[in-house]
Amino acid sequence: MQKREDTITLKTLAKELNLSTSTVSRALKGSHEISEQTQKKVKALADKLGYSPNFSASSLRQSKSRTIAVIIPEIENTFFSQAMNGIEEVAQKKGYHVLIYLTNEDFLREREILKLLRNGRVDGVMISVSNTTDSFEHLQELINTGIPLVCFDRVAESIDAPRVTTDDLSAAQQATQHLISQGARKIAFLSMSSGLSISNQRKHGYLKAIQQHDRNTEPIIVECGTNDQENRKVIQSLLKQKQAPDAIFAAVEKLAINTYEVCHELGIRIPEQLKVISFSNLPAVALFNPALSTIVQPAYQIGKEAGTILFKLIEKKPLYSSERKLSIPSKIIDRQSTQSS
Amino acid sequence: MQKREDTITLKTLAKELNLSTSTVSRALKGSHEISEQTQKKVKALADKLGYSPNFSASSLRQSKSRTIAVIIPEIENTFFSQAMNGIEEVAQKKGYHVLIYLTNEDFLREREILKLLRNGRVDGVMISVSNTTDSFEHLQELINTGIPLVCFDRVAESIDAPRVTTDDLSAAQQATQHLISQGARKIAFLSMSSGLSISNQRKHGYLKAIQQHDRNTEPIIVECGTNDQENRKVIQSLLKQKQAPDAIFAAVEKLAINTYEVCHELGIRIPEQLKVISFSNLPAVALFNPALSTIVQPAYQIGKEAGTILFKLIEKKPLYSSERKLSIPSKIIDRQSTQSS
DNA sequence: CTGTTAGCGCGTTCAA
DNA sequence: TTGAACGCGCTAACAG
Repeated sequence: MQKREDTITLKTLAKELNLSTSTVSRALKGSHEISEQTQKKVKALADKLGYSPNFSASSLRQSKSRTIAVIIPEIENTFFSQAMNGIEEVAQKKGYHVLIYLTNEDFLREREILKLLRNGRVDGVMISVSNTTDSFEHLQELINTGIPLVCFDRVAESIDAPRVTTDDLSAAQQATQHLISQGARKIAFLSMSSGLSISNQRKHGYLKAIQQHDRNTEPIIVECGTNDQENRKVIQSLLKQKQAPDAIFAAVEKLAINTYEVCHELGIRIPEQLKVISFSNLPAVALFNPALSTIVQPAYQIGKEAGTILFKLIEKKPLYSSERKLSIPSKIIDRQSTQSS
Repeated sequence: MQKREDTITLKTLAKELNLSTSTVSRALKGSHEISEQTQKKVKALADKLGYSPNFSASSLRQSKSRTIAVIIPEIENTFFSQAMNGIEEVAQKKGYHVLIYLTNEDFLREREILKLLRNGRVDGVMISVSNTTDSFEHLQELINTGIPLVCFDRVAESIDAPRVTTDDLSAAQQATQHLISQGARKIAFLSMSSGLSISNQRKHGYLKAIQQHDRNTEPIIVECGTNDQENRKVIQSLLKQKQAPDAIFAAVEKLAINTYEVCHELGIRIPEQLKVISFSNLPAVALFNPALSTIVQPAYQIGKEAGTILFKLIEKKPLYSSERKLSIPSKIIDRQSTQSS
């Protein structure tokens, strides 16, 4: 296996074959205006030398990078890794490359990334905004430069970009109804406070179900944060009080886990003393003690659909009107943690 | 907010300011040969118009893309998403962009990706090979083109590239010893069969511990595959036999989950009838029924270290000899599933 | 069917 | 301190 640091360009091939670079270029992409004989010769040599066209040069020339960017808050989260999987699959099929950016829920970082992407590095962008994002100008600026943008899951309401989400409101409503149907009467909603549309949707779904069932029931909304320690404290004092709730609906997986931890610590039995349900995409919840009932979001499909829509935009194909605001339903899976006694 | 489809280049700025493009270019990167006055003017306008240098053009010119590629088998796996997180963080600090590729354990896809990357699209590559990979020429070819490569976790033994792993052998040995110390005498090892070095390392660690304890003990090695259904069948027949093992050591998380499923189904009590330990990076195993003892790999650090080494290579800095084969220890966390009765 | 020419936008000579 | 000219490697328009 010989080493070679010298790069092989069209020129190399052309010189070797006594052809012009344009002929070689055309031959390689199977242009019909080149004789089969020449095509074969060229391709054979290219193959032999392991030629592959310089990326920067060809994308400079064609103002096309065959690359998209995906911006997400975190990757250590089953929802996002499943979505990423869907996106990557679509991109792979299209022959596109995928840049990944993690904001770690930092708005400034998010804005910086979007700025970096305005220079032709990518042909399109997909984003799920951070929970500290409270202004969407950076998204608008990107759109203004002519780069297609698709939002998914955590969308920007005020921006005119296609969005793919799940039915957070109705899923939350159904989850609450499920708790009620299992006998719960005092249901607390653990909310991950933020200005995100999905947070509000989920809270509204909860409220709607509560009021639908009994106009006089006082909803219990507990705002939590990102710190596990503090969340556990909050949940602890919630469960220790005299009139403690008989059910908890966690808006995000993290809070369900905190709830379990507190219950294990305090010796509260699930579901006898407390029923629990949560949004979560973690398959392993089926092995929890007890198995956790969940609202599962179609993360993989969301990623796939969002990707498909982005490529339509990139290829300037028309969008169905349904694709401008696409919602894919979540599924409720009831397990032990919400079983009636 | 006005729309503009026209891109802003050096030329735009130059024309506007009655300067040459070279002056503008130099001014923007704070060259000392440009007067402060001019610099200010130029930067102000660039900022105002939101100029950002065309990516393809500048990387063509400098033969530098400020981009790295990360190739992994899957992302829906805590180990890889944690590693990815570490990598992204290092890259972000360095001002680099990260391309992500998922092979889905497909060797052909892996080879194809590596071929795509030989054209100057990236300045460096990190890979954790697929479990169907049995030849490493595609890695060597990449190295031959002069692109730095770092392997992590699932490394290619025969390739001369820096590698970052964990101490699979000794961790597996310790895990087995732990089972023995908890009273287990008939320990089965569930292996994810493959030609991967880490698979062998783990198996060897298991064997070493078994033989160390008692030369006459017959090891029980059960080869499993990727299909959950079949794995469960295999485990079922293993546990149903007369002389069933009293402990299971799962080489990967998936197999521990299959084991739990089977035990729940057959009513086998963990840890009383069967102790279980597994390699796994899933934090939620602490909530399993019962809490699962695990060997936790330092995924995040592996990603971070591998990234750091790759950037040294890219920047042609010298490597410490320890960095050519770096091993970061795993930690055993013992929970209920391995408690002695 | 093939070659010549030109230019994508940038950064780096060399010259003034 | 600034400008003119060149070329990175590729592709597309225009000839022949």
